[in-house]
Amino acid sequence: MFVTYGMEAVLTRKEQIEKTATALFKSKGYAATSMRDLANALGIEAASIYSHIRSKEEILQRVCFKMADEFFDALDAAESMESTATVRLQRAIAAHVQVLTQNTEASAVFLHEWRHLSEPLHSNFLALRDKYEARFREIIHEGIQRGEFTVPDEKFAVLTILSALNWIHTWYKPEGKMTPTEIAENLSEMLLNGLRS
Amino acid sequence: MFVTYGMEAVLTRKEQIEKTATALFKSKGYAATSMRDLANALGIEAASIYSHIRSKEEILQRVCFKMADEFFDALDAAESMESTATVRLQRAIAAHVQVLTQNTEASAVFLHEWRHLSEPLHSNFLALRDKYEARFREIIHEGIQRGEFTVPDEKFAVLTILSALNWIHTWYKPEGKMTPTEIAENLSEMLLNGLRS
DNA sequence: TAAATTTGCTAACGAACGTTAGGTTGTGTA
DNA sequence: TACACAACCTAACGTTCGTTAGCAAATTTA
Repeated sequence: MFVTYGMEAVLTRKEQIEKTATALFKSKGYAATSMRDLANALGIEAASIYSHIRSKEEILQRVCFKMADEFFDALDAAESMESTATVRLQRAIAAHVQVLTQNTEASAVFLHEWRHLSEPLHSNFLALRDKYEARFREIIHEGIQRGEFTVPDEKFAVLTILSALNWIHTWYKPEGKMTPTEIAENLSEMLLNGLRS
Repeated sequence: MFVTYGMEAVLTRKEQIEKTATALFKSKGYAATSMRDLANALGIEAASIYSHIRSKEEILQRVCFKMADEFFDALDAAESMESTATVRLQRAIAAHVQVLTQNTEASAVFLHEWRHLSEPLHSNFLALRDKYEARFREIIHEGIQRGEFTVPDEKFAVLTILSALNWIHTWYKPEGKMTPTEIAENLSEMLLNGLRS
């Protein structure tokens, strides 16, 4: 089932379908992407896809929750070392940017297409997102208590930080002039110290 | 056709349709909102809508370009007075936030649903967006030259600022504890001076 | 070599889609 | 009073949608 040619991992057919679907979901949106569009991109008939997946929504579900896992894993790693709130926030930002830039297409789906999930997946997803935001809120909270940050509202600050980060997937390209690490550094700099000289 | 009861302006049927459609487009997305959904929300039959509009896309087009006008008008007013780059940026941010908060539903459509426009509307819209971003870029550029700002990349800074602003529509509610003016002030503070104490 | 699995096909289903045609009703205007 | 028009209706169109049934070929596993 799994074969490896040299360094290149070969995807299962199901993974190929998910990858192709993810690209379409990013560029056209989930609702505007038909199973026939997906089949066409894969070079097969729409009905053939159902040899590998149960439904269209299963693809969306897998992409959304797989990315949620990735974001949590990255944040776990970033928070594994004790440090000041400033450094922890910098690490959390860097981790978030890494996940975003390493898979811009799945990130776009994760950020925008989750609302097409039906219940109870929809609620489960939102609960995960809340938990993720709460982790950032905790860092900000600690930073305020330690006197590192001055912020009018914790929740407001977190939403502003995350929304500044979550635009990256629309313009980031691996061949661009900024590396993911540089993007993270610049964002940390802007968010922590502002534009002012 | 137009009647006014006291202080309350009565909308034409076409405006009612657009308003209802905008709300649905925000909550479900353009592609996932059917004409029958819209008709149902209006309490009429789907076919009846075509007495007032030419097509589903006409609604999207009108909302997108009307909001583009609003953003440009607000920015024009914000930039009408000469001042330092810092003050001009603060005013531009405040103007943008005002438009966003005064019509969160149309803003959401403007920000997310434009990609369902067909050509040549799609290209026209993107050209307008570029022009809008360029206005912000010019402020940042001037701020750097005057020594007011220190920024690694102008375009990067503008995208980060706008993406931080453009999340507001997802959580802003008129009855919330922050007024649009306070939101704008807090955002200016965060973006210009950062989180750091 | 036989069996099981993977991968794909054609044909078709019922439902939902945007939209059109043609008609009815009520309301304000000439 | 006659007329225009706005607002909405029913019925239906052609198309596209996600999905299922049933089958065939190729490939992998036992």
